[in-house]
Order: sequence, then C-alpha cells, then structure tokens
Amino acid sequence: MTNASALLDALAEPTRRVIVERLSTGPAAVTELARDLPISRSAVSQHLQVLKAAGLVSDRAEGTKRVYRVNPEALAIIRAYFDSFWQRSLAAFEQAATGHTATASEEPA
Amino acid sequence: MTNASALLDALAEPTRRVIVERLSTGPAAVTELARDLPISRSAVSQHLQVLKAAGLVSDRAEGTKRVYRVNPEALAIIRAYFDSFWQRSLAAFEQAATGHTATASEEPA
DNA sequence: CGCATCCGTTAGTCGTAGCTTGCGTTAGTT
DNA sequence: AACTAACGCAAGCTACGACTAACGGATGCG
Repeated sequence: MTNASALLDALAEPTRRVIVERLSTGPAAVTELARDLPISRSAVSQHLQVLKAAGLVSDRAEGTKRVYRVNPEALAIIRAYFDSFWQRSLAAFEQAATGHTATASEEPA
Repeated sequence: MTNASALLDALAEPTRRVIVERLSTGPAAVTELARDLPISRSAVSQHLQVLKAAGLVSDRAEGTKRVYRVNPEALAIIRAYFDSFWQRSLAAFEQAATGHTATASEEPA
C-alpha cells in the first residue's frame, strides 16, 4: 500500500480520477457519484472497488447508503513520489545544462 | 499542455512510468532504454511518442541516435496537481473530523 | 410485512491500448 | 559505394479493462 505504482495504476482511469477529485471535496455515496457521471451506477461501484483495493478511498456503511471518502495518506504518497521524481529530473536537467555533476549545493530550506 | 489530465493519461502505463523514471536520472537513447526493458525497441519508441505528445519528454537528434530527456515543467505540473489535490482532501478530512465527533468511526471492516 | 431504495457481484460483450513484425529512411563508418 | 546501426511508421494480432444488464442481499419506511 505504500507503493506509489499501485496507486497510480488505480488513477490511470480518467473516470477514476474524476471520482477521486469529486471525493476530495467531501464524502459521497455511490448513487450520488453516478448522478454526475455518464456511466451506470454499477460501473461507478466497480471503479470504487478498484480505488478501495488500491487504498485510495475507504467506505463506511451509513444506513442503506455507502459513503466513500478519499484517503489523504494515499495522496500524500503520490505527492511525495512525484516530488522526488521532479527533483531528480531537475538535477539531471541542471547537470546537462552546466555540463558537470551537481554537488548537492542546494538549500534545504 | 498545461493540463495535468493529459500528462497523467500518458503516465497511466506502467512501462511509461519506468521509462520516465529512467529518464529522470539522465537523458538516454531509444535502444539504450529498450535494453533494460522486456519489450522491443519499436514498442519503446511508440511509448516515447506518447510521452512526447503529452509534453513529458523531448527529443534531440544526436547523430544517428535520438536522445530523449524529461521535461521538468511537466513533472512540476503533475506535482502541483496532486499537491492541491492532497490539500483539498485534507481540508475535507479535517472538516469531517471537526464537524462531527473527534473520536468517531474509523474502520469500516 | 410488502415495497422501495441503495448497493455489490457476476456474466458477457466490445472497444482499444500495447506489442510484434516488417519495411523504409537517415547518418555514420570503411 | 556498400555496410551497419539507430529510428520511425504502419499493419495486424491479442489481451485486458471498462461497461451494461440482470440478479440477490440489506436497510428503511408505510
């Protein structure tokens, strides 16, 4: 679950990104989510299963409804993933520009 | 190409993520990339076309070779995307915590 | 108690992304 | 000029994933 690749595999689907974006503004139920999407409720449910298996969302039974919400920790992992990713690419970019290896003279803030 | 969705569509493919990870450590040519991958050189080339179309990488002819490198700006966009994303989810999470009870339900089993 | 709502699951169809193969092109080497 | 290495491109095949449809299980309400 601490693997960013598994999380990104789940976020590969555009529809799932929309769902997570929607859930990032607050919890929602399945039918409620499906109402704003051009697909069936069943499809939304299946997407939620994938997101849940990846650890991106969690669900909670509330009466007959089932409320889903995002897992901030999962987004934090992805965020950290792309952060180090970006820094590495910047280092390589700097190196290519200056022509010699960078000596880690960056300010750590 | 300032759209994060287009960038994420390109990074949906696991192989393409490996390629970009590899390129984030420094530029490389097609055959050089294909050497470490279980797919053909042509497949790698096709992946690079997708990444290039998304603006994630750029290429430069160097003799008979074609050197690819990552575009740090593209990674910065994705980074910013997940950053705001994460902050929104945190805000929603905090609101849910303070709005209801502090020691409320946690595990849905 | 029926009845409606909300949801997960399964089976099954279908589009498409990813891969290989083969070919043509360009650049470098002798 | 001949040969080789490094690519891109196009056609064709295959497998996977997204979707729908139909079902059954809970929960809530009259």
